Amino acid sequence: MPRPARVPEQVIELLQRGGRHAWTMEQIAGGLQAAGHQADFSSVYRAVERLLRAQRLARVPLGDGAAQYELAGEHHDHVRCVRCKALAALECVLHDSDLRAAERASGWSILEHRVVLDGLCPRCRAEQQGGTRRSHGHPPD
Amino acid sequence: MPRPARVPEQVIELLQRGGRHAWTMEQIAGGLQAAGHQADFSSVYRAVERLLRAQRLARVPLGDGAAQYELAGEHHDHVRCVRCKALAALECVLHDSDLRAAERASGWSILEHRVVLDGLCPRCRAEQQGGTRRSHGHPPD
DNA sequence: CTGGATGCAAATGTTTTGCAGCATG
DNA sequence: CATGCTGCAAAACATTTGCATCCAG
Repeated sequence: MPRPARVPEQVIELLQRGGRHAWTMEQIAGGLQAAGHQADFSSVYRAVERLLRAQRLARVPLGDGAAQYELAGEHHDHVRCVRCKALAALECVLHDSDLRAAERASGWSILEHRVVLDGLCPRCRAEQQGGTRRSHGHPPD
Repeated sequence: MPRPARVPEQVIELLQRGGRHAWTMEQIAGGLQAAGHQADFSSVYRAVERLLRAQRLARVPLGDGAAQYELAGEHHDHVRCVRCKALAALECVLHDSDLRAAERASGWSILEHRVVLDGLCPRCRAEQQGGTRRSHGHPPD
């Protein structure tokens, strides 16, 4: 039999240890290095690929820049700050009844959904309204 | 004064002429060539960038592979076939009341939203159920 | 002339692939 | 010792940038 896969488990451990909701490949690779492991980029990519297929990770549907990943668990939607790019999880905002209505209207079968709300995090909202006009806002994440 | 921008207008014309709901950069550049214009890739990128800022185009939030763009207009959501990757527009499935509830629950201000439903287009559903187990489905788009 | 738009090329960034070596069952 | 994970390198793909040039005002 083959040798057991180290990297995927290290990735899961890293993400469970937390500190971040969504991770880029670069952040995962860096985190592994920092944890004393030293996985190659391609190994991390392959590990993430396997974990996605196994439904242990999910891709965060931001759709710009590098892809980001999170632990798969309870389904949730996301909200992202348009100013500082912070990301937060959110209870699902879609109702089954609306999805069923969309199925009837479109003729498609709907299996999953991905929702990203764009808005302002509390801090950016305060900074923007509050009159701090000099700054471009706090640093991201 | 500067010379007037040709490429952005050519892009808008191309997308209005239709034939496709969402366009990759490559498809846009190819479409311009086919139309007798011959815009460079970088010019197309810069044109799309400007059109995005001017809200004349919108990025389709698929988040995998090359980015895709569409004419900005009435807001709509998208549904995508997980089997053949076809994409269709859909009337918005989110209610203001749910967004306001999310604002109250999260403390964020919500400005926009992006929704992609994943499912099966009518044709793929028929092929999958119908028993045609040999094929991997019809070609995409 | 001037300033933004364009074309060309090259840099940058992200993801995927080929292949040899290695560690386990 | 066969299998599939790993590391290294390079390819493939996507996006952005620098710079010389062009052109309508």
